Amino acid sequence: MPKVGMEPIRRKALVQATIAEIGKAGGSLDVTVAQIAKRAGGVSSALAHHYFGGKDQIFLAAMRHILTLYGAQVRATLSIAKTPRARIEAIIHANFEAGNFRPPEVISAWLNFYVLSQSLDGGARRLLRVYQARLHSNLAHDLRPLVGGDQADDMADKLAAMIDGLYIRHALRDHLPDGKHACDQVLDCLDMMLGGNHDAT
Amino acid sequence: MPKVGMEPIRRKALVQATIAEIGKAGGSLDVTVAQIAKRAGGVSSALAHHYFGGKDQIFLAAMRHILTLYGAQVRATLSIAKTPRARIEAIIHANFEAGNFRPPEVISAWLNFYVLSQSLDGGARRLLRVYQARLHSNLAHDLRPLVGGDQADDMADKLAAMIDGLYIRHALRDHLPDGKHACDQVLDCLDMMLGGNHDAT
Amino acid sequence: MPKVGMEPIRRKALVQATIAEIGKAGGSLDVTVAQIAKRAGGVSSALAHHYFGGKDQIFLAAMRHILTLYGAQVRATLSIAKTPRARIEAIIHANFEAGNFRPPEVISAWLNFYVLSQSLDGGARRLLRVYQARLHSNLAHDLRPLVGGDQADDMADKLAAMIDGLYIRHALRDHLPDGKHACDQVLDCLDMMLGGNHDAT
Amino acid sequence: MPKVGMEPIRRKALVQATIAEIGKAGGSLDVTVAQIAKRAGGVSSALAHHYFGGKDQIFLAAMRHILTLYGAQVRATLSIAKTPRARIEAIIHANFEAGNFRPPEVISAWLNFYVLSQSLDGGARRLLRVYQARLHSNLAHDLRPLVGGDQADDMADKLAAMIDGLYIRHALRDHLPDGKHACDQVLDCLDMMLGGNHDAT
DNA sequence: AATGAATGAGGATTCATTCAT
DNA sequence: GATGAATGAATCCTCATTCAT
Repeated sequence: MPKVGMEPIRRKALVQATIAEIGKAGGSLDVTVAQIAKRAGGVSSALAHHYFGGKDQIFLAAMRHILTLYGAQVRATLSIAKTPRARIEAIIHANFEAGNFRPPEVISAWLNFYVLSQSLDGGARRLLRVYQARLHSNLAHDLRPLVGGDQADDMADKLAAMIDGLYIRHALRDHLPDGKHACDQVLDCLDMMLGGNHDAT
Repeated sequence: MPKVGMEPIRRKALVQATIAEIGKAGGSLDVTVAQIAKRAGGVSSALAHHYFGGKDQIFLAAMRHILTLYGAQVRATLSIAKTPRARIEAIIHANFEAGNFRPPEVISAWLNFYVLSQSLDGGARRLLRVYQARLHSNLAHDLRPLVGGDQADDMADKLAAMIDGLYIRHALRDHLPDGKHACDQVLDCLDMMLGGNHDAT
Repeated sequence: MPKVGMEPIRRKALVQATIAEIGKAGGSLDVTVAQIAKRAGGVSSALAHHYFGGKDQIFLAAMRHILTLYGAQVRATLSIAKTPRARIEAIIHANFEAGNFRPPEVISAWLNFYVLSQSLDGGARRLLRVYQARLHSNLAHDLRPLVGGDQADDMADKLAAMIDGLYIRHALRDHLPDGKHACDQVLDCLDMMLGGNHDAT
Repeated sequence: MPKVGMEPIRRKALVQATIAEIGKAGGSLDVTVAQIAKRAGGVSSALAHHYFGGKDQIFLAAMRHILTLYGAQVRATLSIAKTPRARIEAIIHANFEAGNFRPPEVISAWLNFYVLSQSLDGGARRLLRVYQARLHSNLAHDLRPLVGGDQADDMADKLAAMIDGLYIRHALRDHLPDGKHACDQVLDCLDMMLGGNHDAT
């Protein structure tokens, strides 16, 4: 059994274990490094510290991981869409129906990172900003051809807010979140906005 | 010299101290009972336990308090409004501009309760549901005369989601949240919904 | 059994336990808070933290305590001496024969504080300086009438150095330190200095 | 590509790194093997263990190294001096002005070894004794022709103590130690002793 | 009514040390 | 010859919580 090149493997396992463990804890960040380490192949908690430097960094890495998945999901969906309208729909879909972004653990973890970003110093907050900015700019970019630059920003704000709002409400529910329905709600709104805007359309 | 009838006073002080301390902690629930007790007039942490039974209960009480304020705020605003439309606007306003519901501490605290409701056992979650249900039913009730029962529910969902989404985004910002702007965004949406609806009607 | 007013008692016990435990550890500061707490009446280590705030503070307090004893010892001896010469002798005696300042534990602890003052931030170092300054100024003050201000400082330096040197060498020995002998050595030197000086005068 | 004959090189590097690292740590022995290894050319901490067997041994080796340097210094200076008096001066000089024995790191390290010799088992203590004995016998040897065997021992004691005392005081100062001044102080004392003794001289 | 005293349990973190390669 | 991987044990420290007064 080879004993070299374990680092990336361990890192990955630890990040995944972090997310899983948070999910198992009902979404709370009240998770010990020991728990995480145990789930990550039963390694020692010292190893987790060795690789990440501290609990905060572990959380940060997990957050970054989720955001990476999210980004990939969005990009993948976008690559298929051709028209601006299709692209907007794709973005919305990515938020609610994305494969890897969907599992309950991920939702819980995400939600907590979202809030805890306030206490986790610096890094976490910055990460959140990136997410928010990306969502907004993605939406605005494809709204512009449809409604013009004037309204694109504003509409993007609204849609983004609604997405976050729905996402969070989902996380708080007991029953499995219904991504499809959430999606439809946002799309409804989008239609309304476009409809109201383009009287002629 | 211990006075009689101190209990309600202490309780109030402790609840308020809890909210304040959470705010001071940047919105995090990482607040010790000792800190809370100290801020609540410098009482002993033992007293806090004596009155509430435990830290969770203290948090719960604080949450309940915020929700009570919120409810009062909504009711007050509603009592003035006369038309359904005015009532809907009042509800939206209550969420973003309400006097006691607004201070940053409260926002932070609220946001955390919102998320942490998952870990705080039972009670907290139930409380959140009440809030969500109330917001929804308030909106739906006054939307019904405008758009009919079919759509009222759905629109209430959307508006509520947007409110939550905006609220949370506010809490994550550095600069002081701009309640007015948030309000306008929701109202915009409302108009759009009503406009789009009326056309069709 | 009264349960109030324990703080000063516990503090004292903890400080003494610290010194004792360091002595038991062969003079090393490799002593855990738990060990200290156990020896201090078997209290919990948490209590030690509660009262002192941290391990460093505990050490600092112990150091301060030793220095206080030392100061008291010097003062007591000085109060009896009448002539400058007698006072100088008293100071020297205080360093080597002082009752409370003598026990091996104290020597060990002192020696370690002496050295560790470099790492213990700020406070410890300051404390050491106070000790050194006091020893020097005590000596210089009483040398002045005998040899004049010009030489008093210089002689005080030398005597102080010799005292420290002897003290440290004592601490490193296995057999019980011979305070009397050390004393005599310094006094010898003093005589030499005074003798040599007088000749020249 | 691992080279042969690296062992002595690595050992030297590790010993030097130990001394340097202790100096950097403000003289404290709170230095990790990892730090030492990194400074010693970035080798792995495992290598340090491989060569020395343990942290204590590393420290011991560093101590031994310093003592070796010290011994060489003394011998070198002694080889030039011709008269007993010159030889005594040479010994004193070697303690305060010796090239390799002087750098602040070495002073710090030395002082710590000096004290910590108590906890480092056996070996360290023995090493210290060797140093003390050597200093004493060196001095005594050359004092004998000057003052006779009776007093030589006693005077050597005093001078050695003063040397140690000054040395330690130097190590505790912030500003760079003034070796010249220390030297002069001891020489002053020596003169006094010789003068007082040899009235006829 | 209120508190000081005290604790136990647990968690993050650090490190020397070992081992297979 | 040298190292990355991994760990176990220890230590500091924090806190909610309890209890006698």
